[in-house]
Amino acid sequence: MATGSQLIMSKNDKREEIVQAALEIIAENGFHGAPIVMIAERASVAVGTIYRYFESKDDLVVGTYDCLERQMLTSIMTHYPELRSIRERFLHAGHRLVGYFLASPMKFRFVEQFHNSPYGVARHRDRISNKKGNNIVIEMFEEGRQQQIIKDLPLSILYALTFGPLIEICRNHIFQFYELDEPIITRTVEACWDAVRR
Amino acid sequence: MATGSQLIMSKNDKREEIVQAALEIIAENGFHGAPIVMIAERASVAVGTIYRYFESKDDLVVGTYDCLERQMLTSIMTHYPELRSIRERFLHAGHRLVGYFLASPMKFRFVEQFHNSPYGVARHRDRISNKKGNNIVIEMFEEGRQQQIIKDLPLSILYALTFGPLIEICRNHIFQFYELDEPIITRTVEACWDAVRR
Amino acid sequence: MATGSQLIMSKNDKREEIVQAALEIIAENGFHGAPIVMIAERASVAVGTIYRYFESKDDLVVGTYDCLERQMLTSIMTHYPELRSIRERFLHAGHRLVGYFLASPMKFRFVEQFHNSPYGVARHRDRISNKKGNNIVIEMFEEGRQQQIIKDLPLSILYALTFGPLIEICRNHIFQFYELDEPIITRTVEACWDAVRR
Amino acid sequence: MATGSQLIMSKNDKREEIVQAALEIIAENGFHGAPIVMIAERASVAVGTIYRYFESKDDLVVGTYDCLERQMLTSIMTHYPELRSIRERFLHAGHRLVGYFLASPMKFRFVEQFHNSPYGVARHRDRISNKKGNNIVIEMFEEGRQQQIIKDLPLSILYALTFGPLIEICRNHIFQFYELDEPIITRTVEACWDAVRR
DNA sequence: GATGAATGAGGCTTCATTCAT
DNA sequence: AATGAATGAAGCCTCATTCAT
Repeated sequence: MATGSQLIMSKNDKREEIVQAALEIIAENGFHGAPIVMIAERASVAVGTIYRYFESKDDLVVGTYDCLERQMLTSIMTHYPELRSIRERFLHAGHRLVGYFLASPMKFRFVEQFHNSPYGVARHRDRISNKKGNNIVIEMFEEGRQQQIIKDLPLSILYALTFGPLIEICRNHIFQFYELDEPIITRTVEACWDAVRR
Repeated sequence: MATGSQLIMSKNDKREEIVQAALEIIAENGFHGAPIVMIAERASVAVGTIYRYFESKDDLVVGTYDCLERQMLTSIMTHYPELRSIRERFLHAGHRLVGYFLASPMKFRFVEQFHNSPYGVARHRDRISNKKGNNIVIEMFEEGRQQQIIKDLPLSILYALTFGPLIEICRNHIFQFYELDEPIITRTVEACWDAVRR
Repeated sequence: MATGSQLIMSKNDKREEIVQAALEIIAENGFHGAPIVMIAERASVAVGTIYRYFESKDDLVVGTYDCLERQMLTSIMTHYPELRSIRERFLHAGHRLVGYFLASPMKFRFVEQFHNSPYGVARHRDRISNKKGNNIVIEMFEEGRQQQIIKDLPLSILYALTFGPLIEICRNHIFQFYELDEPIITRTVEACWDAVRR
Repeated sequence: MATGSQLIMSKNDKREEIVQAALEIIAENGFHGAPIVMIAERASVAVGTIYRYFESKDDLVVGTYDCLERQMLTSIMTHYPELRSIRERFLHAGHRLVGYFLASPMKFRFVEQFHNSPYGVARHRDRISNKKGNNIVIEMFEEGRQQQIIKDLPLSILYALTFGPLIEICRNHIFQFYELDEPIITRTVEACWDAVRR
């Protein structure tokens, strides 16, 4: 049972290697262009090994996404100014999200692909019906609405007004349609704030 | 050249039938779930026939997108209040876009899939480098910036602030995550205006 | 529609070629040793072609068996002495069956494999519950029982007493455990008659 | 050599556990559906362990069959009425065989699968050329022929007339095509006797 | 001796594309 | 010009076997 931390590390290492490989290849080539064999090669494991860690290719894709989602949430929560004003919290979250994606374009591309696939749609629908939301952001919006600082619009719309543009500018930057810099990011997040605030 | 309008019509008819079939099936099942044979069946033509109108499956996909893009632009331009205020023109365009997609969810789903594929990215990049933009919307933004009505942000950002949320709410509606109605749409477009206006 | 008999023949030819190849290879190597690729090669068609005629490998196997079963029945019915005594009819059927299998050992081996596989078991059970039996033999047994010429045993047991040994001697001959000749076959069928007759 | 009986027992125990697991799983699912890993799990040993007791999967299968064959013979010989008439000895053997299989359908299914596989055929041929037959039954037949009680047919045919139907009715019972009871079994074995006796 | 993670050849199936009719 | 049967490369997954621990 107690196999020593080394073995455990080695196990996790292999799993992570696979996830990383899947992330990279799917980000670059889409689900189309990401055969299991290619993922295995990139991860330096045999094809069969992937199936020790994931039941199927679908399972691998979902597993990879899960991993990213956790990271994203962690990133947004880091240094989150819980005690400051709604506006400051909003700007922090927006900024962080953009920062997270710009720092790792591959993750962005993967997430985008995922959201636009049967996987993503099924998952989102599941989330909504089970009321599993990512808490702090929701809290912020609801608090803001109560204090009449934020427009009285459905949560879903507020999300769209906030994340729609931010995702969009990340995409433009990452695909090199337009190059972002700090001031522009700040001004864009502020513009999003203008959209949601009263 | 003119071999009689009937033949020409028949040709176009067949082509359109194919495009329509591709649109439907790709929208419903994604690129994955849209084999050429299935498209051919839906279009009531033989597989080989598709290859008389399109060089390859990729070509068919791009051709289908071209067709939609033209329609979208037409829709936005219909009853465009060219002589009214920037704000009114903005609201019109936003409203129209949402209306267009809600009226034909399949087209929305196709367009989304397309944008998130190698096709879409390549195409977008090509557009930008060739400065082929869709005119009236650009004009509106530029005029607004000059008149200091719209924020002095790059065009690309203004686009993101406008279309990002609108696309997002369409998606939510179409995948039945959240049901839109006229007042909500209006208020959302206005919120987008708040984001871009000074 | 009327494509001419030649095209139709050609279609059937290809299907039959595939069935023949499946028969041969499965007979020789068992279901294990009969990959689709090998069957395709033997039939001189591409792998994909097989899937135009059969939905899956299972379907091919069942289809091949169906084909053989029809042949077997035809063989038994040829020159069947419908108006002669029960005994003569019994001896005819037994003889014919053995003759059929000895003439084409491969068919025997295929049939044996089939009966001893999930396919065969499922099929047999289905037959029984749907009361689809191969008529003339059943008729003969029932007539014999009524006339008190044949033992009053369930049909299923009479079948076993008749076909059990015959199949067994075919197997022995075909696998070259023991070489049959006409007199021995005759005497064995007669011995089977001794088993079922009163 | 004698490292203590405990270790030896433990060794044999493990081997038997593996054989038992192989028997069960192959009987239930066929050779197809019996991966080594599954057998290992059922036997509560590691995959690698199996390879300490058997050179290969094939070897395991053959080993399992050997084990069963010994059991079968033992079963037939139990209470064998060596001093009674040929007929009584025949009926005893037949009855016993059916009893053995009905008592453990899994063993029957395994044996059937085995006989219908390359393993079984090779083995049978080997047996015959080496004249390794299962003694008492042979003895009985030969004695019967000499005393002109049993038909003067080759041993191989007598075997077929006896075991062919019995195996067949076991199969029907086990696959639930037809339910046997004691009287029917008795009458069937007697019918087999009618087939072989003069 | 025992373990079970890792391997990778090989199986089944799909589907874009071609070409004889 | 239209048809659709044929092709075969390529995808996903399984599983007998090995070997470091």
